[in-house]
Amino acid sequence: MTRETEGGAADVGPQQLWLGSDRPRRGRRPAYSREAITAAAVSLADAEGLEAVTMRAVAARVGAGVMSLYSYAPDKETLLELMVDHVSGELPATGQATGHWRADLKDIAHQQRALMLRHPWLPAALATRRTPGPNALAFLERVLAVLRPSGLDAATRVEIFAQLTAFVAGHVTHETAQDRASWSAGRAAAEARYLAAVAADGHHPELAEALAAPARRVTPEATFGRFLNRLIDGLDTG
Amino acid sequence: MTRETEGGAADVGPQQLWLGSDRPRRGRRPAYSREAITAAAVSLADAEGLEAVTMRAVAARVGAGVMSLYSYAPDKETLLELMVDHVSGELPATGQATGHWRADLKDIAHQQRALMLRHPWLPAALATRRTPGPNALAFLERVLAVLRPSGLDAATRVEIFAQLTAFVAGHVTHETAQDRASWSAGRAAAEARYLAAVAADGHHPELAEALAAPARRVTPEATFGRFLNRLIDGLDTG
DNA sequence: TCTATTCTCGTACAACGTACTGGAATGAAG
DNA sequence: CTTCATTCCAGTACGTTGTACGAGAATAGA
Repeated sequence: MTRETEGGAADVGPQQLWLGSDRPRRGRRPAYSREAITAAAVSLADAEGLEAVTMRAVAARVGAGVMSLYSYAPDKETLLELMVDHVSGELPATGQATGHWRADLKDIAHQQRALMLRHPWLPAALATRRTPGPNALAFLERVLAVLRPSGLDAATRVEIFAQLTAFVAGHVTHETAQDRASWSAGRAAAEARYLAAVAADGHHPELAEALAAPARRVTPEATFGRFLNRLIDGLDTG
Repeated sequence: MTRETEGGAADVGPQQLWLGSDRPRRGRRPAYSREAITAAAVSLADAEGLEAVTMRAVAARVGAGVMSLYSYAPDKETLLELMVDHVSGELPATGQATGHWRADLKDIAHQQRALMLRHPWLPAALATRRTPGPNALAFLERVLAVLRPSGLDAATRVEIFAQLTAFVAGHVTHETAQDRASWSAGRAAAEARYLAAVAADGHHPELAEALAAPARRVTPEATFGRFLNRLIDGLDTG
């Protein structure tokens, strides 16, 4: 058999992907790079949303043929994982562990939120993510270190990290959804009318009260901070 | 103009969808129903996952032509919303508010988790959901009532509901992902090897410790309960 | 019976992910 | 330099998706 069933990275498993294999000694030299392709996909998602990230669009942005991408990532889902780990690299890998683990953890959550606001597609992409890449692992390492003074066992610390990430992702999803609702004002108005109609039916007194309450004048940061405090100050060492 | 640009429900906004309009006095009688189509989509998702829910597959299950579905839902995303509200109807709409709001809230979270385990596609579907339907609103109403003794203002109670739902969804996603990993054992083993390799590189001492710790012998329910306690007992009235 | 209305659904199309494959580039071997 | 295995590039093509279009069937008021 003169030919393998595929070339490049297409045959590696989802984890071998991260264990970089060295360049082969023979054969044509790669014209692009996984890094460049990933960066193009990220900037595309930043600019036009996750649904704009198609193999064709990414290839066009890189200046490559569509099928060339498959030499660098075996499929689109893998490209998404690469994107996630790419932006995870923006998270500070080393930070001061002050010893006040609750405060440190809040800091970390704020960094995660900032990252997700910078890349609004990230929460959605995280939902289907499988294996953490090196940048995500470096960040995890830091979070585990920050949590060490808590006295919690290692497994629990990992779970807390996962839950914190999910929490932040959920919150940011909500935040950005509300933003989107306000610039497509027609939709928002229709939704408000619908909710008002439901509230007026007499069967939803609690909802009616919530809608009647004056909108609070707080920044999104403050709201996030309040929920974060509730979550983290509830974390118990027992 | 003898013809509107569309027929049936296709012209209603995403909220008018829920405000049922009565049957027109003229014209052909509908052969199916939104209810039946939604139920078919739900059972399909239950059996084969959310990605198996294609318009063609749903139509086949209903016994209708593909395009007939568009008389009952303007597009696929709307069908997803209908599915979400459909299963939301399985949540008990009336429950005993014991006055112990923390305990009641934990009960509610357990009910949500049970629902999501019964419909594993639900967390993913919730992520893109826009407007709550009548069943979701009835449930919200109940949660708000349960939270009344907490003294929190209405807006905060709504936010807590949203966060709790996101928390449960995140947790269940994790739970079912681990299940899936265990029946595609090859993947799981490869991932374990990858993580072990990373842990062995010396730069991830915390991760190494987490992996070295013996796997805890606890039920998923117990783990969920622990996290839930942390989250809810941290909720403060201040 | 006519006609306006409403629903059904076959056909068709654009966009997607990606399998296939032949050709171009490269480095080692002779 | 030539030869050749190896590796990568990318055009073409296929199957699947959501859904626009529009002709025909059913229904009810005139």
